[in-house]
Order: sequence, then C-alpha cells, then structure tokens
Amino acid sequence: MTDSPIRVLLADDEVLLREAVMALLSLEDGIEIVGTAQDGRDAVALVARTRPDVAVLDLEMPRMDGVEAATAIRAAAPGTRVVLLTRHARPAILRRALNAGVSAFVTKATSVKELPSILRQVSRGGRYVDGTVAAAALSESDCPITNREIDVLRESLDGATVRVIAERTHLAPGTVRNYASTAMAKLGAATRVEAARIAWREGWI
Amino acid sequence: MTDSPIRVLLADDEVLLREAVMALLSLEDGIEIVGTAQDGRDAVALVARTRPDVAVLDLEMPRMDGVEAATAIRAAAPGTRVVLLTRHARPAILRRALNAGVSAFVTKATSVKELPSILRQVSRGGRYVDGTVAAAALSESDCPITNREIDVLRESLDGATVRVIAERTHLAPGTVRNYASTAMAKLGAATRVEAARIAWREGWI
DNA sequence: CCGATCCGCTGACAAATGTCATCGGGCAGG
DNA sequence: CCTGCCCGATGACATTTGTCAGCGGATCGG
Repeated sequence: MTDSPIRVLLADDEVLLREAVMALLSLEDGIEIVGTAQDGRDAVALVARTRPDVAVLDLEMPRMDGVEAATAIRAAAPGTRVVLLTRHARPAILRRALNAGVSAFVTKATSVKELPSILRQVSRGGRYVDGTVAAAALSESDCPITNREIDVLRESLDGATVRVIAERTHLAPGTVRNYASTAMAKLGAATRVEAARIAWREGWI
Repeated sequence: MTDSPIRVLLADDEVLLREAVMALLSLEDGIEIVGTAQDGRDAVALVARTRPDVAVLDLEMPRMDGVEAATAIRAAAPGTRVVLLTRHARPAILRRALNAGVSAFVTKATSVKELPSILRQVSRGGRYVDGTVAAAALSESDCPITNREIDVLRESLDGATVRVIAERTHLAPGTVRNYASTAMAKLGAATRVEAARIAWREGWI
C-alpha cells in the first residue's frame, strides 16, 4: 500500500529533547512533524488547528500536564491518537493515562529507534505500553493503602501540618492523623512524609 | 587549520534524550561521539578509558550526580573539559558546577542547534554559561541559610526523624532541632520538611 | 584585643504528632 | 441477616518536634 505520511505533533517543555526527537523523526520515512508545543495548553490548541494523526505528549509540562491534555484532545479531536511520554515509569500514571484514552505509554528510557514503529502502530489504531511499566502494573505490587490514606499522603508530600492537611482534605485533624498512622504502619515509615515519599516512589499517589 | 574531530562523551540517564542528542551530534562535522554512559560512575570510568576532549554530563543521574562526576573527571583527566547539562536552571547549582571546574553550563531549554558550537568553544578552552541562569545568579537572590542549616535541611527532605538526621549529620538531636528551627524561621516554613522543600526549590540545597 | 558570628551543645517547655481504643454509619459479599 | 471493611470522628496518652535561653569555643575583621 502507499503510505501517506503520518502527521505527528510533539509536545515537551524541554527544548533539547523536543528538537532532537523532532529532528530524528523528521528524518524517518513516512513521518511528518506538523507542529511542536512546549506545554499542554498549546498542544491542545495546536491539535485543534492541525488535526495530526498522532500527538506525542510529555507527562510533565507546565500549565497543563500530559494526561489532562490527552483528555482534552480525545474530546476535541477523536481522530488524533495520543502517545504519552514520561520520565518516571509509574503504574498509577499508566492507569490514569489509559483512562484518559491514551493509545501508547512510552518512557524516556525507550530507544529513539523504537519510536517510529510505535507511532506507526498507534496511527493504525494499535496500542502500545512500555514493557517494564506494564510488568510493574501487572505484577500488581498491590497498593496496600486505602483511598483516603492516599489523599492524606498526597497532601503530606510537601511537609504540611496536620491542620493544613485537614483543611485541604476537609477532614478532622484526628482523622488525618489516623489515616497517616495506618498508612505509615502499612508502609513501614516513621513519619507521614516518609510514608508519602515511599508511596510516591511506588507510584501509588 | 585542519580539524581533528572533537571527541565527545555523553552521559544522561534518559535513553531517549541521550540517543537523540548523540545521533544529532554524530551528524555534525568535526564531532565524534566516543562513548555514552547512563550514570555518573560509568561516565567517570569511561572518561578514564577513552580520554575524550569533552564530557557532556547530565546533572541528575543515579549513583553519582553530574557535579560529583565532574569533580572526579577534573581530577583524573584534566585534559577533558566538562559540559554540565541540567533540567532546572538554578543559581546554586551553577556555583557548585563552576567550583567543580565545569567549562560550560547548559540547560535542557537550549536548542540542539547551539550544542555543536558550545562544544567547539569548550574544546578550544573556552567557557559557556546559559544566559538565563547567569542572569539569575547575578541577580543574586542570596541564600539566607547557613551551611549547617543546609546540611540539616538536606537530610530533612525525605521526612526523616530528628534522631535519624542527627545520626546522618553527626550532630546532637537538639542541635538538629535548633538548626531546623532557625532555617524554618528564615524561610517562613511551619515544618522542617516544608523549609527543606522551599530551600530545594530555590536551589539552596 | 574586642565584638560579631557561626558552630555545637544542653535544658526546659508548649505544641504537634503518632498510637491506640472506640464509636456509628454505609456498603458489599456470603 | 450477619460479617467485614472502609469511612469519619473522638478522646487519651506518650513521644516527637519546634521554640527559646544560654553555655563554651573557634574564627574573622576592625
């Protein structure tokens, strides 16, 4: 069959990575870069105008992160498939991404050489999930902590006071301490913050 | 003069960025990539073996960060100039880097197109500092906290207990609390951890 | 030499934190 | 229906943490 080139949009806030990847993809046969953006909001706007076949979005971007942008793009331009690019391979993010209608989940530990085939696969309607992340998500080192414990730990990450966490979660201070305590016990941490960082590292919050 | 190619080593833990930049630099006339590494330790070892003209080091790498690697490289291979690559443009890091004998300080917001000329400049013995970082460093939002306060805050980042911080810093627990307290006052934080995160954000630890 | 400043430590005290027992309501599964 | 689990909360308790005052020693600039 004759290939009409795959039209790709690339969004990443790191100029170096964005330009380098863009240059390499441009060299590839059958792939055409139709635009680049440096944050999620610009990416959504640019997708609306250029209607690319595939939008490659970094997860961590200013103003609007990759998952939010993916949600907006899926709603505004259903014909555009989304590839999410991320630095840290965390199962929780993968779940968020798949719920947002992302077609591929790629980490920055992926070789550039694999990108073109992933883009082609996705543009044909296929899906792709980074192997190590998939394994981690399936091996299901089951998140042992409960939803409210997650809420509390998330608000604990920056070292906030129990009182502040209570306000932010609309809970009583005592309740916050209870959830923090049970989470700490489950995670073997001596402190709210340590528990929060463990949960973060494991991709649970 | 006839150019013998500049021999470059590239160290970054992100495969995607490393390969993409490597590929583009390889296309450049007069630049030869003689090796890549994915952490600081490997980079130091590889520099010792291959003696490149320039080593491009990412700041954030596992096992040994870019500045530590730069120090080791300057000691072991004085003929190799070091270019430090960083995601976040923070004045404190710039100072650390320059003290470590780094020849160039480049952020990942730099265009790939500028890299070759920076590498050439450095290999000729020149220096280069990213403009925005230099400006920020000169505007000198002077770090208000003292050295031991920095030590304590750095160990506070992961939510460790005073007892643990005391052990890690070889200080008495009371002393740790005092330094934490003064730092918190200076930074307007309600918690050790919050102070630590503020100091981190500002590039002071 | 004399402050000034940072260092490291101690002791004391109020407040915050972590732990435990316990309660009631809601909701799912057997 | 009963059991179990999560939710949200309270009260009591020991520990930890943050704050303050003060101690000697080192170092540096005037």
